[in-house]
Amino acid sequence: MAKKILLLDGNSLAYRAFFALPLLTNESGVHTNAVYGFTMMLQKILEEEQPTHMIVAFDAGKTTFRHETFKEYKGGRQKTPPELSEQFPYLRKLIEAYQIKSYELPNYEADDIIGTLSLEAEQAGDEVVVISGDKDLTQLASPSTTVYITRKGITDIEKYTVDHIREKYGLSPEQIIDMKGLMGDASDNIPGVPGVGEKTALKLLAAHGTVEGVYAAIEQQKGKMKEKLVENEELAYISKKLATIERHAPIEISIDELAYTGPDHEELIKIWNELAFKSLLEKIEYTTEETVKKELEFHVIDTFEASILEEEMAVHLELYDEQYHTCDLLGVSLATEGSTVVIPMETVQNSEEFKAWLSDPSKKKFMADSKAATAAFYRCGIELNGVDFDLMLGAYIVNPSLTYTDLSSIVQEYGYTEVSTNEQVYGKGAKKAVPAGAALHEHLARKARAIWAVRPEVVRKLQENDQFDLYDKLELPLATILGTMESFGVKVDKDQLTAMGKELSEKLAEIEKNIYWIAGEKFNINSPKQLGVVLFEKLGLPVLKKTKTGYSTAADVLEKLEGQHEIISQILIYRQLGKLLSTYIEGLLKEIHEDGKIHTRFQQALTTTGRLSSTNPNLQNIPVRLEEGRKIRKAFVPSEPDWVMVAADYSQIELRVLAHMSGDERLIEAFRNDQDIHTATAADVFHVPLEEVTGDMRRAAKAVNFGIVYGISDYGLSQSLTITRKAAQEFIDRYLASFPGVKRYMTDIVAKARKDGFVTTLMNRRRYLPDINSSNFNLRSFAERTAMNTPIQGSAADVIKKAMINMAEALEREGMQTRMLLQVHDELIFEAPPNELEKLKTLVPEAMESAMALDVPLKVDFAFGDTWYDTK
DNA sequence: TGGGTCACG
DNA sequence: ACGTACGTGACCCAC
Repeated sequence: MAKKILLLDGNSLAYRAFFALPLLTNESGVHTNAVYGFTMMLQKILEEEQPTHMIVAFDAGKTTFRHETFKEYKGGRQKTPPELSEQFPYLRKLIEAYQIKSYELPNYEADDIIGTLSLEAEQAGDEVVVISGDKDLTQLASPSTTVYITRKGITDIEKYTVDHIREKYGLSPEQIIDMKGLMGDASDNIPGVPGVGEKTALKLLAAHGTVEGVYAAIEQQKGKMKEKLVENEELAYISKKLATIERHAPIEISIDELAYTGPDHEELIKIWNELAFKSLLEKIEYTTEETVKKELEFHVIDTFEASILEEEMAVHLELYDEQYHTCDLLGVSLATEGSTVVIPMETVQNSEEFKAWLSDPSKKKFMADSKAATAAFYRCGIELNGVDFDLMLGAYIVNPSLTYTDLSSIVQEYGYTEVSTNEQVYGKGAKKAVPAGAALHEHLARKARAIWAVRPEVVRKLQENDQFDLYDKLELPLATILGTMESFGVKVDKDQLTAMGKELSEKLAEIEKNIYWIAGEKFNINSPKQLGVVLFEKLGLPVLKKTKTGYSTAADVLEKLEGQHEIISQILIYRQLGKLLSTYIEGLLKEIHEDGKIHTRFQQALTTTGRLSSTNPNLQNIPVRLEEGRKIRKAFVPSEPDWVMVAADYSQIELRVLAHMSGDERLIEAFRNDQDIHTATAADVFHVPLEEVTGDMRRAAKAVNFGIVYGISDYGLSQSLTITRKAAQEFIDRYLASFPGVKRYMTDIVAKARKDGFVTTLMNRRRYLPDINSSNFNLRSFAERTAMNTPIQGSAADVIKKAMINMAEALEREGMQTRMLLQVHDELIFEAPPNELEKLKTLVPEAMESAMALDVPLKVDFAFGDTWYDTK
């Protein structure tokens, strides 16, 4: 079979990629643009050329035999930027993962290695493609050798064949060196003949063929040109020699050793993950089906036998949808060191022995999403206990910035590629379907096997980062608690919601009519585009703010226009009521299950800070600030007759966390004295006694406190207080002067982020901030604010998570019927029988306040009532 | 599918 | 000079 040999100029391509692409980084701050560009080019080339043999040649060291000829060769070159140097080790690793040979030779450049190999190939009659960013290499073109030179980008390539070179320069490939001899090459510091550029060189060569030819016929030149040529004859010959690629370098590698057999996919994915090449990884997700998976042996258990059960097993429950509260359960798979089994759902249901094993806390289960399994099993009357490992939570703690949806993508983070994505197995959209038995069983088997295989690496990483306790003592037990809370669900009074909806619809119709009448036309008020036209073109109101796509009609803009036209207040009311109706009445009604309850799903591996989030529906953003909206909470009721709703919320938890973490004396003192923190802040900032703090002063101080927590900026504060930036900056300066500990904390945390590349919370939750050293102002500023905010928000999340574990244990220990239902970042919602209320009044605040010992006390407000609305 | 808007902490 | 408060999810419109 004919060979097709690809010879790559590693240094030149890395340089090209580096300067062609913006400075990308992965989450630990390593620059990746050169490696990324190189990879993109490699992917393209491999696909298009289908080579049989490949090599990447590198320059070795700084000096070469050319320096003996001309010591200024490549002189005056800028030192390789450190951002590029640091990428070479990764480039080497990448090339290794592709299983491509690389080669370098002391005293020679990559060019010479390529030149030597291409000559060998030519003589053997093989086809050669040379790839470089350096046009010098075009001298190697021949009938069997094509030279690819990258243009502008890195994947855009110009192909230099013998014909192409003739068309472009009117030269043969061999004459390229003569051209360089005459015109030189600034980038390599090859001098050439001063005053001769490309045009003159080409003209001379067209007439005389070579440098030697030009000098043989030197008498044909005249005037200035002749003078320059004669004066610099030696320089021309030296230059030609420098530009000539050595084709007989003493290399110790031959073409036969360069056979290319394709990449080591596992290694490749590992390094792509390390470098965060997301788009490439996504692409491979769709092609992994083609990548050969190792065969996996497994058994399908139709008649259950207890002998398959062991003390420690990977357990996977396959769920047919994200919405595990309603979706089908497709079966269970188990894996241990030696064996893998798949148990169809029917067998699970019919085996009391297996159910007993699942609920036995002493049998250790290694799972991928134990919360989902807890809730889904609960629905079938199966209790899950003894969860000892949760892959998704472990991976989330290692890096919360990544997305954790599919088991396949999680294990891929750890270089494991033996499991398909759900999309590959089930398809998506209308085409989604459960495949026939064998394919389904294999998918399940592979998942259990993957959990077993990847667990040690995740545990190792958690221990290495000193995060094992956070994972094992906080997140893991919380998963079961959350699964139970979701499964309990919250009872919702459907009739109440429907009645509110009816009332709202009528009001809304009236306002709508009114708006049309004022505007003089019917239009879609919900369309910012149409509304913008009415307000700013038809009614001629001033445009205060624009969005990317047109006029901004956001509430803060409309509020500033309120005095100017009667339509504005109508629109604001319409928006407010419309939101209530569509999201909170109609939206919630759609989510009520057959049991009359809403079962939200708490996402435990989603936010970058460590908070939970709530979906389908979101029960963490039920209205409370405005009375009209707050009434929605009247529909959230206890699920048992005569029971009550209980709410307990932390007072100022984030500022207390800040006081603790910063050690600011003044802030700590204010909390120890149980002062109203905004009033105390105002007194300090405005230098007045507490009793002289006015409402406006307190309001300003409150905004500054918020700003501090968010990672303050003068602009942000000026927006929130509608004051000038200058005034906002003065406020901030006065605040920081009053609270020097806070100021020090902010400076230190940003410095720490710069140094380590990440910030941490009280329980060692970690968030990487790759942009913290970015040269882009916006990216860097954002990372700095995040560095200030994440430890505060994240530590508060740590605290309430710990409190939830305390609460669940306390309720269990005391044998109480009270159920924990919801968490809303700084508050916990329960339903309770009235006879437990007295006990709860002390138990709940105690459990929450003792969650973590800080340098300031934690304070909890406790309330109860017949509905959620009444817990105030 | 992305942008605008708005609900919460 | 840059153009932003931190963290979420759901709905609607327009493409």
